Amino acid sequence: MSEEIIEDDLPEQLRIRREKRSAILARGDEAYPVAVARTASLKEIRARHLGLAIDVATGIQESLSGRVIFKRDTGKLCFATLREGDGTELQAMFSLDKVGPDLLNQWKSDIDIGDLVSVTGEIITSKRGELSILADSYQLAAKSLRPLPVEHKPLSEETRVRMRYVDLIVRPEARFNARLRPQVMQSLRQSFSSREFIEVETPMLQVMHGGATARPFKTHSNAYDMELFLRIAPELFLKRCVVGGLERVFEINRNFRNEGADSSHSPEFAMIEAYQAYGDWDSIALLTRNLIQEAAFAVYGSHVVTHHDGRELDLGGTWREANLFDLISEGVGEVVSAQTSLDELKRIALKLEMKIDPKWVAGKLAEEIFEQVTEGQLKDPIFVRGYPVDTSPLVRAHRLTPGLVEKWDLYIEGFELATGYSELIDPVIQRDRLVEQAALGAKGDVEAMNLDEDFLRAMEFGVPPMGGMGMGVDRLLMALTGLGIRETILFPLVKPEEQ
RNA sequence: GGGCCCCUAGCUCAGUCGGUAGAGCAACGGACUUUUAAUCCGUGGGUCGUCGGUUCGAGCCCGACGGGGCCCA
Repeated sequence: MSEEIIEDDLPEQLRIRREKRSAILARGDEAYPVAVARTASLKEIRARHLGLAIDVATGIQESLSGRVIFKRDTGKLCFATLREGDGTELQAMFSLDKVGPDLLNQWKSDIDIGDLVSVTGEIITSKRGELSILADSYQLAAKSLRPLPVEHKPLSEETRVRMRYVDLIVRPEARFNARLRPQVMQSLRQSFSSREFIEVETPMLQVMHGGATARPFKTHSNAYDMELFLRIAPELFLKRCVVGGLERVFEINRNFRNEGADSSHSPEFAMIEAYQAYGDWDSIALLTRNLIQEAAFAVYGSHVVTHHDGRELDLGGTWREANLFDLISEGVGEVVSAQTSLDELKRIALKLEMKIDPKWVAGKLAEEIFEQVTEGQLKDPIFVRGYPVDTSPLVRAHRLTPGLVEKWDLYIEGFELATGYSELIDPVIQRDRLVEQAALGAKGDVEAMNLDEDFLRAMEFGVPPMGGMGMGVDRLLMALTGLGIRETILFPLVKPEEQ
């Protein structure tokens, strides 16, 4: 019988809990029952008895369940704190005259911190005024075989990420963050829906990746015996939707990029993309601001968001707009434009002691200079507008300024949160741009885009003028909370532990 | 890719000069009918990330590897 075998090389505390489980089963009780009595949640009980005076017996019987997170055993009156999933806590009391000596002793010896229990009894307040359930009986709902970490010392970063389930039990902020994300998602969908955008789901497994410049993850289909890619962006499929008459579409889903991971990059990340027929970069910028402001309001009830360290960030009102090349010129102290030559830009970059990749074209170098001198200083929300054409193959030319495209990047707290375009809709120009990209790919640029013939065929049927945007959901949560990306994702990728 | 730091009990961490392992909480035994990280008395718990080297002797020094973090690019 496997139940009788208790590995004696286990750490002491794990071994003792397994022995307790065996003892419970051996005397015919259940350690993992199929159901336990539960008449209300702890939250409901707290709400119903708000403001109850000290030392009151209500006469109301309830059965309540929760995880034991503190245990204070005394001789004839024991206290325990129960916690349920959202963090609501309630005290349970076990007195000798109510439960009798056998059950009291059993409570003391069987139940450990971390166990899930159901307690049946009367709702009272203690002599200190603590709302409590005074037990007549209790039942184990699930025996915990592992001790919880200390409540009052912060878990190490690594343990939080590797054992998020424990993190959620012990750390209020983890619970807050876990619930923040669905609130934001709901708000985003509500914002789109109220503007008559419809949500679509486009392929994540793709025959050909596209829509962004990034290295993809590759996989293999046995059924088709062909190489497939995890998508790096949904853009080209959403544009196909617009061709077909889904004039306002959005998708919120995962993208995958086979690149470095750090405090603001995860190999898989949630992304919003939206396309609005008969809109442009201005209409889509307004949409983006509304999405973010409405999400902030949904979470905090205000456009001023409070970060986890107490700092406040005001996302209200309209946001600053500035031209990319004006910001660069300001930053380097001389006039830089889309016409500035690659050699000139190199001279500036060298003055800034930047390392220059010889593969960079002028536009790319200009953007790198911007990142070097300006990006980190853009604390308040700002739309940076007008990007070089040679780094933006899916964007239409700027209607006024040659060499630029109608693309903006939204910066908040110094990092890029979203990007938006007046989309390129001329299929002939689009083909030229993708042919250029394919040539870069042939020369070994692993991030270059492919020549997607089906996408071009779709465009050739006629795409309405449109604006489009993309925004990282994880980054939106970072902007709303000030947290690192691994705190906004419940289960970020971590390398396996050694056995 | 380069540099720096960390890995010790279930958890969070100390560990001096290289001399054979410590604390708090948690656990175990006992006392306690109003506790709030209960308190008091007592006890146990360690492959010091892994492998190798130096040494009479390594948690500590050296090297490699694994895992994690920070900074730079």
